[in-house]
Amino acid sequence: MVDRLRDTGLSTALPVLTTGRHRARAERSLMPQGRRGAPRAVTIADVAREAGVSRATVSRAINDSDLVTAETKRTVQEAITRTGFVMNARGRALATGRAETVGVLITEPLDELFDDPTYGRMLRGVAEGLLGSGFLPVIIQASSESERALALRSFGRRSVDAVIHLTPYRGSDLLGSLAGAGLPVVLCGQLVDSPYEGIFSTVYSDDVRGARLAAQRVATAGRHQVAAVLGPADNPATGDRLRGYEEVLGARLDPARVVHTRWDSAGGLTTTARLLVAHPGIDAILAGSDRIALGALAALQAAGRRVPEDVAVVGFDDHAIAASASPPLTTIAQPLVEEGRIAAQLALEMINGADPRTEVLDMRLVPRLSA
Amino acid sequence: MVDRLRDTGLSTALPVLTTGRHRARAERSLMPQGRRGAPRAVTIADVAREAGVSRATVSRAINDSDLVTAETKRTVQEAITRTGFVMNARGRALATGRAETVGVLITEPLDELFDDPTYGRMLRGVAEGLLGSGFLPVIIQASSESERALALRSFGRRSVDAVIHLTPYRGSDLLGSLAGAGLPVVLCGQLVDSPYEGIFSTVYSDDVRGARLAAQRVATAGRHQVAAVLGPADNPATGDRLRGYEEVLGARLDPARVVHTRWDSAGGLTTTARLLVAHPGIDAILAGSDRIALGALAALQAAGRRVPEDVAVVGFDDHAIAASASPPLTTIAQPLVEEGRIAAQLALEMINGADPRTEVLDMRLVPRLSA
DNA sequence: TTCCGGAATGTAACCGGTTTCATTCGGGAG
DNA sequence: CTCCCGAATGAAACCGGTTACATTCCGGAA
Repeated sequence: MVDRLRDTGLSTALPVLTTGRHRARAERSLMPQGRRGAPRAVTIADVAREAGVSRATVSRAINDSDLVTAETKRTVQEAITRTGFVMNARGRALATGRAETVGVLITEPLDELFDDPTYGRMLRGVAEGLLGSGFLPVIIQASSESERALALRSFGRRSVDAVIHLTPYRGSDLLGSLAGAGLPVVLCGQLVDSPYEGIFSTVYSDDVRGARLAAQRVATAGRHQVAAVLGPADNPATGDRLRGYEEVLGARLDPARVVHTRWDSAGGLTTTARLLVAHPGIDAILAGSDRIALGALAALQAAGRRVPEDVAVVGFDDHAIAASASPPLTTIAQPLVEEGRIAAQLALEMINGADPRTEVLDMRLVPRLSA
Repeated sequence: MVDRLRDTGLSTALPVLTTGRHRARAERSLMPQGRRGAPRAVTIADVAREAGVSRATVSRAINDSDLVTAETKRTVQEAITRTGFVMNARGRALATGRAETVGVLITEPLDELFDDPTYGRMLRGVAEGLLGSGFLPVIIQASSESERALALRSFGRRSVDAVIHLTPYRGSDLLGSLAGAGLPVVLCGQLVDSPYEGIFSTVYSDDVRGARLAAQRVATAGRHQVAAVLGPADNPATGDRLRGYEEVLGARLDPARVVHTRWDSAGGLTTTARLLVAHPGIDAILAGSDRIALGALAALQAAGRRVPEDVAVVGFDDHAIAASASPPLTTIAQPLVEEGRIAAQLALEMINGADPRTEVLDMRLVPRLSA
């Protein structure tokens, strides 16, 4: 146990020098400044002494209580600037029972989503949303089972005041544990219907409405033989998107032209190629993701179809690759930063005692050249 | 030692919820009584009572001190399980002077780097690196001046035990303030030479060596009229990369064929187009970023040059767009996750009293089809 | 047997704030 | 001139841990 010097203590003091705490106390009562070298942290006691009032009054003055005269507040304020006092967050947290942090729970499955900017953007939103509040976001990554247990323990400890869960899986068992943890929880990025209504706050972008936007784009362009190259069928977003397509297109989207594949561009390529053979008349493709769309573009090019003249293509996600595809990909953007920001807001609300509520955001059509 | 501490809690058990209990006085021996019916957290006092020992002994048992009998430890352990005790991080933090958090400082300029996965990956690395340690990463975003002041105050408060600064700007005034904050600081992603040697730990990927890899790729392919389309001249990475190119290529890289432009693909396109007019004989282009490279590809295609037959192109960064460019872009990858992981490691080292040190990582050539 | 020393545990003083409750003080009502 | 009341402040008890110092209890040496 090579536990080095504590940051606040008399850092350079050897055991020999510290003959009992009386010495330390005597020293402390003399000057707010520590000894040579590492200065001791300034506490409200120092400020109180400097201002000639009690610790309680200093605390009240700092928290702007109306029990304190404006006069006294000024005196305290001056003492604070003179001593260079900075509040110790730990002491405050202990006394108030608040940690002044919000946990951001990420249970990324570590798969190929690796360089997906999704989490980064959401995180940025959360950070922004928390900015003025005094609460700080702490990242809690829980990919494996053991990490998950660790995270839950951390919540049990109340080391965070609320949890924002980024893109939870529907029906995850984690949700049950979270519900039992007894602290505010916000689900961000996915609608989790199920039995958690009224327990969690939720913010998500409406995949159905986003899909409608995509469908409307090709519908108003007069396309009649539309195909959908979706992601895996077991993914909840896939179902929502398909529903949106169907609502708008009706008969124009023949179920025979609805296929599923992996999220990546290789999946998009082979599946689209096969689809083109089976249904040569296709004049529009709604892709389940931008990467699938990219594969579709390649398949179309290989098949000699021009985009968008012969076939329109709409992606999903507004991935970084969409803007630089050729032709640049028309796609549907999810307001990730906004989601994060609102998640933060919901978390703060719940910390202050508000009831959970759900916020639904609109996706946005990003028109480029492919449709 | 930290590991041992973590093992003391309940693995996956949630804190006992004592909601809805009526106030019976007798139960007090086992369950702590909350005021006003709200369930009170279980503290070591409760465990001590349950185990029939003092709070001090419980604390020592939890921390696996060798002052406690194995027998007693077992008793305490049982009491912990029975009561469902979970350590309160705040009390511990106050007593030990540690917050058990590491601040991750991001001073992103909010510009077009917006959907850059860089920060996300680094963050993931940091989170991974901190995972077993019991320390949690807290995000501290400081884009504006006021946010910056806020962040510094937060550091002054010692609400974090160390700071990891992601991709700091060289010569930023923030660095000075950080140096004065008197807590461990790790700079991650950029080499900041200057006067901070021996004060900060640093981890970065060597741009010069990465550039050498790119240059070697085209050199061994027998290219003799190499051009460099770099990013803005005032960017420190630009200088490093150019240096690496020059070291390897010497006369093959005529200074007349070295140009600067913006980081984006539009910049790459126009600049490359102009370059091709002035120097038609160019047979290789080293781009300062993948997006610049993408623009270069477009310019080459417009000029009727084949890639890689006529002109080889090497990018930089291994951005998401690189793999899906046509042809797929050969590029240089920076080990972002690894950087984050090592930054976390360095931070932990310094928290435990180690001296600052610098770790240099190697970039990696990602061979694809463009060169 | 007595004394000494070390091991195991208990006691209480911290850490740095907040908050309850008591106390002081000034002033208007009686 | 008292008395009472509310406003401003101080004293002290927390919050939930850690740890220096005191105490107890034990076996072995003198």
